[in-house]
Amino acid sequence: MSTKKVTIKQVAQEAAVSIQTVSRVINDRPDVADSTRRSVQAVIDRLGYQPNAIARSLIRKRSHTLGVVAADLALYGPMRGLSGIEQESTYLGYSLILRLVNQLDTDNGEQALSDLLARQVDGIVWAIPEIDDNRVWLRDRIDHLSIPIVFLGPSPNDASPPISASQIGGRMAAAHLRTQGYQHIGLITGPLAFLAARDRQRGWQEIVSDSEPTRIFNGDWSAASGEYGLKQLLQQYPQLDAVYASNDQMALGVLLAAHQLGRRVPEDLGVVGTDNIPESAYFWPPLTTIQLHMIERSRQAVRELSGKIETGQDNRTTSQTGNINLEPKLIIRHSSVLDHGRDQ
Amino acid sequence: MSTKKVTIKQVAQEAAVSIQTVSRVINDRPDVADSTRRSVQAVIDRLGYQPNAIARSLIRKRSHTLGVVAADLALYGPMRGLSGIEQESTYLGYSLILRLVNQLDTDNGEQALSDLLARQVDGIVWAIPEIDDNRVWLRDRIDHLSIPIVFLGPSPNDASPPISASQIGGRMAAAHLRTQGYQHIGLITGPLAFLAARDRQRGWQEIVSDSEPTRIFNGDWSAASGEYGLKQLLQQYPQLDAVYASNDQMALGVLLAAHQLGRRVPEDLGVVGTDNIPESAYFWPPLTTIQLHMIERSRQAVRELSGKIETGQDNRTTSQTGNINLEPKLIIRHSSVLDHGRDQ
DNA sequence: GTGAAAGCGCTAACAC
DNA sequence: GTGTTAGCGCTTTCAC
Repeated sequence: MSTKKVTIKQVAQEAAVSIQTVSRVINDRPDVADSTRRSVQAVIDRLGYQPNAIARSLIRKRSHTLGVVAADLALYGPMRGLSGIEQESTYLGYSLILRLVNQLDTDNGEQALSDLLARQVDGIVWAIPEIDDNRVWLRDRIDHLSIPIVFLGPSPNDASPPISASQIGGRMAAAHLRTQGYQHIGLITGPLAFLAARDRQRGWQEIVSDSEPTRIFNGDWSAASGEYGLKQLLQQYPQLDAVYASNDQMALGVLLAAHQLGRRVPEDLGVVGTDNIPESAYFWPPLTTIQLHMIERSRQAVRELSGKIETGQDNRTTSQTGNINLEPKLIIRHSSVLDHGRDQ
Repeated sequence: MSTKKVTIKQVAQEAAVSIQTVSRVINDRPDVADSTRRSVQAVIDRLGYQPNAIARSLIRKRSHTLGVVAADLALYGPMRGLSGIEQESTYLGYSLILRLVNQLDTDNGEQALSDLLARQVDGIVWAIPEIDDNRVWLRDRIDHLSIPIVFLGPSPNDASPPISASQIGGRMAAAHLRTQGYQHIGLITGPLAFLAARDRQRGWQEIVSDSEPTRIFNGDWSAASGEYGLKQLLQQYPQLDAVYASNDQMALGVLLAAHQLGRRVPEDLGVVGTDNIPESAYFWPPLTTIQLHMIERSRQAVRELSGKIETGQDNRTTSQTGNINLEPKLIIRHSSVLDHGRDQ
């Protein structure tokens, strides 16, 4: 190694003061003579000394580090979530230890949680989409955790979670299609193991009456499943004239399938997606979609976590923060507008 | 807090052995009597004790943590890169401290680097795209760094970098369009501050002779700039019959603009993108593109870093690892194939 | 204002 | 096999 690491001891020696005085200087304590401070600072600069954060956290019992457990970033939602988490964390002065869980079905993140705890993070952001019952074990551990943890999405120890943004979004999408005059609205879901997928379906169902045939295809978030899904749906229900897809990728697949089958969008088929990925405005035709404010949502979660850390708050007090102004937003583009004279 | 943190001391007390013995048990040392081991382990389990990784790294001088400095994840390349970095790091037993730099123009990452060093990471992955001269200062610091650092992309202290994958990719794209019979091939670049954008242009230029008019539009990676870019190019060069875009998003914008202008793809306009984002196979028409193997590339970088850490290698020895089998790959889809009877 | 002593949680080196 | 003594780099008492 080129340069060995400089310690406070060496600085003290070099500056001919005690370790303590150096400590005071690097911590900006008032009780140091100006002349001393200057000469010590000079040595620090010359040696390129940097306090060892590890040693500090050991004694201060604060690492100023947040743990993040997230899902594979291939999905747009999780990725945006991570981006927001990082922004807010850095803003609040926290570092981030990142742990991805790629096999959501087999790995419930228990290992990740342990690792983060061992590394003495001050708090944890749990950003794994709730799938199946992969959070059940968490409920038990949470109460015994010595550090706060927040969840993107509903908290597992939340008895009656509020209506989710996903559900509202699904409702908005279906309602919009109805308003546009579409009669037979199909649904392409994400994997139903995902709570978000179930909630979007639930919202959709609020609009589509139960007496209608259930024109549902279970996709897997991929464009491929959207393409296949539309073909399946049309085969079963040829009169289908609109589709709500649980994410924009699947909606893209729907658009492709429609082209292939010669169905015009939006004239023969209305399409609405979810997420408002940047590309969706450039699909052909441009895609109507539901914006869920993932970034702001995750920033809020970090703020909440930071608050809990600072107040030494318990995990059992469910602080239902804000979220009020984060209503999903319907972004109307070409793919769902029958009457081009006016927007609804 | 619900549960206070359990320390090795408490375990020792509870198990009526010395701290040392507990240490031996948790480190799986052989020199412990089986009966002792069992009883200590029992206490550990009962108390839910977990060794403090912070204290460990302080004494072992290894944090088993890697620092990652990455750009905003909105771009596909960087995001894939991060994914690969995380995969390999976890596989090799490293945690990741993530630091995003969002203002590439104003923030060169110096702050990020300092933070990571203070936190005693064992090594650093520098995953910020090289833009302008934002790495110049790095060159000076690297030699004085006490830990190894690897770069995604060419190393800044690399005098004559090998031909980049981006350059090869640009060449492949243009060559493919030529082979398909397109005569007037335009280019939509990324911001030229990005080395990757410059390299892709360089590759393209290798095929497009210098005597041709330079049909180039400088985009910003966004689909919007692709749309605008095509319109600009067509206005200037109406005879344009093909475009190579530096990423798939811009290619998507090109496709949209082509639709709007009534130019058929691929009959009137051949289009090739870069990155092979999953959606590109579902564009209309499906997009021919260049696959750059970002994930594998970044995994390789982490492996290299890990090697340097383990051997205590210097930053000045440039170990040009592998990369040999990571040739970019041309993925031929509909958007660039004039003769549908056969693939080139 | 400044320094000496103690200790954060743990491991490395010795003793016994 | 097990315990004792140091000490990682730093901050926190508490003297002087």
